Amino acid sequence: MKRIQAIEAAELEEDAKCKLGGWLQEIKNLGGIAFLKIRDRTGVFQVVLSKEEMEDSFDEAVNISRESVLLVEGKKKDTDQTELGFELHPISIKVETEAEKPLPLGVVDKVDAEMGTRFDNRFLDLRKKEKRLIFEIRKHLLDGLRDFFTKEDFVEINTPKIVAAGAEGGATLFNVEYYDSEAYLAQSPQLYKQMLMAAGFERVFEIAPAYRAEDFDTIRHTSEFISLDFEISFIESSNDIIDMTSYMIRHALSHTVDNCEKQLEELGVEIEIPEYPFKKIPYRECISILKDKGFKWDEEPTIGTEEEKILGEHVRDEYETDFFFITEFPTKVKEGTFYAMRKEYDPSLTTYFDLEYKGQELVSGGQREHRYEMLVKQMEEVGLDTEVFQTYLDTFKYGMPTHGGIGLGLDRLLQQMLDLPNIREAILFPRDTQRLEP
RNA sequence: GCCCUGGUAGUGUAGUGGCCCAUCAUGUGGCCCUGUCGAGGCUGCGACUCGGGUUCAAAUCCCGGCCGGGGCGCCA
Repeated sequence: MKRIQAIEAAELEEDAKCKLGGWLQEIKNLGGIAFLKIRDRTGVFQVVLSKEEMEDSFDEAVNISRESVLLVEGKKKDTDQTELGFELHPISIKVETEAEKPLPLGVVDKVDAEMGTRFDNRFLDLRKKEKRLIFEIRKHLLDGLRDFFTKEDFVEINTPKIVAAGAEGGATLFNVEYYDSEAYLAQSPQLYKQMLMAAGFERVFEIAPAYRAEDFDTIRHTSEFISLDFEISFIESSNDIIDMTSYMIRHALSHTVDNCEKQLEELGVEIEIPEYPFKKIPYRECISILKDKGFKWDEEPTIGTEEEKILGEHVRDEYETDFFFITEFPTKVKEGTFYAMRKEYDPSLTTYFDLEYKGQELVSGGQREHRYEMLVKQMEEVGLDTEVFQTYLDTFKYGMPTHGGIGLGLDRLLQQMLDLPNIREAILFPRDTQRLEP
């Protein structure tokens, strides 16, 4: 007999024979009668054991360790006493694999485990429904994004993750031994996206890992994260990028909400679909808002973590949205971003922007400098060795259209959507400064 | 990298110099219980992160290592 899922069994007729399989979540043993609670991906079903009818096999069954994998063949009986509306009267119970005791982490224990313990035993942690739901939602979020790019006629690309040079100097790169030479893990597909603009692809996007060897230890950083990038050509200004980003967010969130009604309800999360156009506040205006709120700086005013949070609250209060763009980043603030296009009427400002979501940076992007001489000049300004980037620079010599794009932290988007307390909750097997396993 | 904070049974905790051969919960073993679903009752089991030091005496104080958690810088 073929094993079916609990939710499928619920559809069968009364007295139908079926075979279910799953993890033994718990046993309620009342002496003469016992209940096995068995969990599969679709739910938890109950098997009823009667001592009178089963004799020796009763004792055997109630002694199986929790989290063992069982296959149960039995008769379906309808009842209003279980969540799925049925229970199983067993004909045979097969222990596929017995779980060792004690469990390093209880799946349904009444005490919570710490994050470290949970991530050391992530496979057990992920047996919990509320943890698994996050990744079901993540799947639909990705679908929503891909769906958007398909509708907008983008080409999905895959750029190398083993690279010879980084996008923004060498400080945050992981070293890799590459045959006889030294290489790095890509921190961003930035330069490759631009090369494809030179190649005439016009619209590209990539969803792929990015690596940052930063010594950060925060709830919103990991050493390996999934970066969503897009790049488009023949733009008139960074507003074209801002618009595309706004449509993308709206589409992806709507798609997720439409397809994850059940999951979101179970997690108790409501997701805002922001109205177009999103609120835009120039960097300088952000600073004056902050000044009004009593912020003071010793030197040049900058927007740090605290400032971001306050701005997020301000926009929430004033405009009833969790999304807003910070536009016109000063050239000085974007110093390392040598490829950022500057404002023609005021070179102290760039066309770069961030999208903030619930007081946290989610997207960075803008229009790129597409003119070879300007690009070289801007690189030299920040002391970059143009020779190292010659391969990249060459792509600007033979016809490069105006272009721009963004990078979005996918894990961070999911974290903020679901109000997860730590970005690691949005990643199956997170990598940080301490964690390389599992 | 800097700052704060922590490490006690499988899990989560109480304990800040002697009252501790260490508290409670959860788990786990045994016994009782025929409708449980945070089941219940009785009973047993199980731990002070590592190294060095101070002291008559250290889970507790000091130094160092290792490992968590958080904040900042930075960033997606």
